[in-house]
Amino acid sequence: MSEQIESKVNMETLVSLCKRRGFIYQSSEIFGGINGFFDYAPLGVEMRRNIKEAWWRDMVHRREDIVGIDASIIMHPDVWKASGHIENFTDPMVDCKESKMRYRADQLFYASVIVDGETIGYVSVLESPDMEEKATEQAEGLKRKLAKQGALNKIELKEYIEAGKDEFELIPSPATGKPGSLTEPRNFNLMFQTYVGALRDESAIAYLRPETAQGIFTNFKNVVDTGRVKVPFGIAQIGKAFRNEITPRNFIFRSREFEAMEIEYFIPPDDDIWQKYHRDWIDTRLDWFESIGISRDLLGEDVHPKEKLSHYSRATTDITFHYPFGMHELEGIAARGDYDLRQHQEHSGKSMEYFDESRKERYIPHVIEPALGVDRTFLALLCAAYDEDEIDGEKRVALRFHPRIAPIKAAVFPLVKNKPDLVVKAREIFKNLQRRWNVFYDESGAIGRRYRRMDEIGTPFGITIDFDTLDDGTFTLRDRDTTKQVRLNENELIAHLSEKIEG
RNA sequence: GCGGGUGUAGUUUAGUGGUAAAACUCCAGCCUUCCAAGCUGGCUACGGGAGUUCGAUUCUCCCCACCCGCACCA
Repeated sequence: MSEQIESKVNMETLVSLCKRRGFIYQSSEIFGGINGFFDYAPLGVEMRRNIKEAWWRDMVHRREDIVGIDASIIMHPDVWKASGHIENFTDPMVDCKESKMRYRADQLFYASVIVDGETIGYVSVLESPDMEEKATEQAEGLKRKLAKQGALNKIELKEYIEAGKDEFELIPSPATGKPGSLTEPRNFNLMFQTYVGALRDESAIAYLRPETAQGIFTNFKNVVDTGRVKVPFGIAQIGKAFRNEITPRNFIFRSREFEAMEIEYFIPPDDDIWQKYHRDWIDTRLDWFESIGISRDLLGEDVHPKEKLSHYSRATTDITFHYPFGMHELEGIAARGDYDLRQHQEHSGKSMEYFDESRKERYIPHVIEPALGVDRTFLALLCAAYDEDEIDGEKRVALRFHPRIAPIKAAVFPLVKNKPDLVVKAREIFKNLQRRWNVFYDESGAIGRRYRRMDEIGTPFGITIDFDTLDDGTFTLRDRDTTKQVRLNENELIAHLSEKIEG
C-alpha cells in the first residue's frame, strides 16, 4: 500500500487550484455533479493535449518500430468474451455488514444443517479444498450449541448465489459466524453496458471498452498485413475507456471515464527474451517521465506478486508515483504473453500467426504492454510541479511544468498599458509568437501581478516590452522558476523558446 | 457498497426561523518605467427535492456531491 511520506501539496489545495484557474471542473456541476466524471477546463485541455502529444511524438514519431491506430470504443461483444472481460469483470459480490468483508458470491458456500429431518440452521464456508470438513465441523458445533440429539444429515454445500431470497439472512457470515449480516449477492459489473440498434434485447447488448488494448489485438492482422511492420514492433493507441468503478476516489486518479495511452509491443515467443523487453520498457518509460519533468525520486517500481496478477499477465510492474495520498500506480507495464492474440484466434477462428521472414517460421507473438492513463499523468504532473516559495517576503505559488507540458508557453506583457507605443509593440510580438505556440497576452494590472498569475498556471516564460524595447528591439525574457530576466532580440527569443518548448 | 464527517459567491470563511457579511480572486475605469501597490465602481452564493411552519439557508426526511476510514480496483 502507501507509505505516508510528506507531500508538498495536499489534494484539497490542488483541486481548488484546478477549479480556480481553470484546469478541471467537476462534470455536470450545475446539476450537482456526477461521481467519477470530470471536465477539462480551458487550461486543462491544453495540458492534456500536450501530454498526449509528447507521448505520441516520443513513442511513435521518434521511433521506427511503432505505428499508431485509433479503434472504436464500442466493439463486437464477442471481443470481450474472448478477452475474458465478460467472465472476469462481472462478479456477484456479497458484503458482510458486520465485519465489512466482501466476498465473491461464487466463492462463498453454505449448507443447511439438518438433524433428524429438522433444519436447525445454516453454516457457511469459503471455497477451499477442505471446505466440506469445515462445514461439517461447524454443523456439529451448531448441533451441540442447540443441544440437539439425533443424526446429522450429510452436509450438502451450495453456492451462496443459489440460496433462496429468505435464506440470505439466515446464513452466517464466515467472518463472524453469526447470521444476519450478509447482503444478497449484488452484481458489480465494471463494464458499462449499452444497446446497439433500436432493439433493447440481449442480442443488442454491447459494452463501452474497459481498456483500449483489445482494439489493438483485434487489428493485429490488419496492421501486419498493411502496415509494413516486422516483429519486434509496437502498435500505439490513445483513447477513452470506461469502467464503472465501485468507488471512484482521489480526484482524477480513479474516474469512471478516462483516457489511456497504450502500446502493445509484439516480440518473438522465445522463453528467454521477454524479461529483457519488459525491463527495457520499464526503463524507457521511466526515462520518459523524467523527460517531461517528473523527477526520479517521486517515481517507484512495484512488481506485482504472482498471486495478484491479472488473468492475462505473466508479470506486471507498475511505475508508481508519490501522490499526496500515497505511492500508487502511474503506469502498468505488463508482459501478457500470447494470451490475447491466442484468445482472439480461438474465439474468432482467424489465425493470429505471424510469419517471421528472418527465421522462416510461423508463430503467435508475445506482447509487452506499457499502458498509462492521461489523467493519472496529468495528476502526477500537477503534484510534481506544485511549489510554493517566497519572493520579497511574499508567498508565491508556482507550477513548475516542463515547457512541453505547460498549457501556456509564454505570456506577453507591455510594461504598462497606458503607453500606446508599448502596447502596439507588445501586440505585434504576441501575434507573431501566436503563430507557433499557445501564448497569452495580458496588460491589466501591475506587472508583478501578471507575473504571479502566470506562475500559478505554470507558464514558463514571460516576455515584457519596456522602453528599451522601443529603442533597441530587445525584449526581456523572464524565467518562471528563477524570476531572472535576460534581454534578447526577436530571433534570439524565438530560438530560445523553440529549444525549450519543443523538447 | 458499508460507517463517519461536510455542503453559504470563483476561492477561503462569517451568520440567521423573517432570503445573508467579509477577505482574496475576477471584471471595468483611473493610476502604475519590472515581481500579487493604490483609488473608484461592478458581477457572483445558502447543493437538489419534499415536509413542518404565516414564513426554512437555518428544523426533519430523502437524494446528490465532496472528504476520511473499510471493502473493491479483472
